[in-house]
Amino acid sequence: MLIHESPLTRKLSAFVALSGDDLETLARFHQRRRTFQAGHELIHEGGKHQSAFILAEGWACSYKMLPDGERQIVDFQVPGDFLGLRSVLFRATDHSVEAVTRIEASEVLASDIFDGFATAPRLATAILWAASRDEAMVVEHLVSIGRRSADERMAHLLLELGARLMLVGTGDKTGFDCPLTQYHLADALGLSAVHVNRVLRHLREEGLVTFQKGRVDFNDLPGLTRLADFDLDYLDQDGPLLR
Amino acid sequence: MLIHESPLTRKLSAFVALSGDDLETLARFHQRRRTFQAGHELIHEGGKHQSAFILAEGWACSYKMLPDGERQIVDFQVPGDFLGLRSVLFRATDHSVEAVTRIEASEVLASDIFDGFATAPRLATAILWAASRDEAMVVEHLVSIGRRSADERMAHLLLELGARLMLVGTGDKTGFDCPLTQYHLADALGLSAVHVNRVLRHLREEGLVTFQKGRVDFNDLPGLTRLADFDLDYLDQDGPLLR
DNA sequence: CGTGCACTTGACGCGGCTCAAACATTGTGG
DNA sequence: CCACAATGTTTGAGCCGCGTCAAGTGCACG
Repeated sequence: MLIHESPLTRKLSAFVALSGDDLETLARFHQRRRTFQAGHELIHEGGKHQSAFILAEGWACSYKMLPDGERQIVDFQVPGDFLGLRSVLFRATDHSVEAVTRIEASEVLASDIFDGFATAPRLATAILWAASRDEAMVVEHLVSIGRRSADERMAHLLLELGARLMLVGTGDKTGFDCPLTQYHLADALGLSAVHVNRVLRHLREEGLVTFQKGRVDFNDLPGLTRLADFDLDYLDQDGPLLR
Repeated sequence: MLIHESPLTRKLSAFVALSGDDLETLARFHQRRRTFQAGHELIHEGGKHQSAFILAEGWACSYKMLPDGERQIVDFQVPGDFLGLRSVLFRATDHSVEAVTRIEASEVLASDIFDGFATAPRLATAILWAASRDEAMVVEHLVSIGRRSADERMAHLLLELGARLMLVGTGDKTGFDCPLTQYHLADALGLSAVHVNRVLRHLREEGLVTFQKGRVDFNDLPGLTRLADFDLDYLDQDGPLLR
């Protein structure tokens, strides 16, 4: 049974107890495993009939480009997350996804998913839950960019990533390994890279978080949580990060 | 057959041709019709086990509040849209929904939806499509707030609303009736109400759009579309607004 | 040992916020 | 029918958070 312990399994288990049938169907999703180099664009905005992926190893990000060359990162994906799930139903994909690090991911055809829905209804519910959770995260990012200051936004993002990584087993309340550059953070938070740098310095000087050398350290988790107005209810997971 | 012609039916038909069975199941969703006054909060953030609604008449908005009393509107809902669909699977609702005008909406229980999934698979796909489309709109709002100027954001929002209303039969390429206040626009666009007013004046003086007296008039649709970088592919609907 | 990429810091300007004050419109109760 | 309160719109003055531009540092890699 432990053989099935993929990050996705681990994540979905936070929502429902999966049956043997569910696990089997889930295992079938993990055939067709592929590797991509850092920077590779797996899914291209405007493309048609593309399949989705389940991320097994490494980090990715989904984003949209603007005509002036600016980029808005919509979300980051960590192991256990789907890539491109939303637009399997669309005529044309509405966003792009690229590998932040070297990644390993399993390709999933739309038909796999729909067939799975028929044979493993509990799994179907779990996948819908995962999709709803993804949307809830996007909504929270919207709130951040719309109404929170740069410091608060940054704090919120780092806390969210920490909580998500705990759920799949990487990272704990002291921090996590983070391959993002300050440019990634800027594109995700709607800031300039220059300002991201200043924000990080400020948070470090306040003794709240340290972002350095591919590592995020939570120096004052309660203080950071207060600053960010971070409440992990929207992740709908039992929150060992805070409790 | 025309008896079934609800806004939702009309919207879903832009995605798939619904069978008689589908229409019947859909009709069953429209029992339990209720009326709410403008300003009434149908769904409350943090609440539990709430049902969803299908909006039949009037406008609503979904939003999140921040501790300092600020509000971020995530999206507006017009006839044919679901209210609170995303969090039927969640332990606690992650956002609130309130009526902008007096509205009529049909209450839908989670069980209705899941049972419908089993009996009318094509309808299930159509509902997933609608949910994906809702998410795509949120993503586009994120891009707007993150990377577009105030003028561009406003233009984009008004164009999106116009396109959505065309799909359900209200509004055309000349404009649409719009019950929103400038405060609503401010909360949706991450701006202050004062600045919204200045933006609207500017767009009016440029001869692009007029927002006055509950009516939006597209004075220069191509110009507005260019300004906003508006491409309605993300709505995944055949776009009579632009073609 | 040079070339590129990520990070860092300073100077300066602007878009959008805040505060403040009218004005317009609508609904309400006396 | 009027007074007036409540809500929405409009405009000005001043300021600040964050963007832009510019220059420089550190480090990894070929």
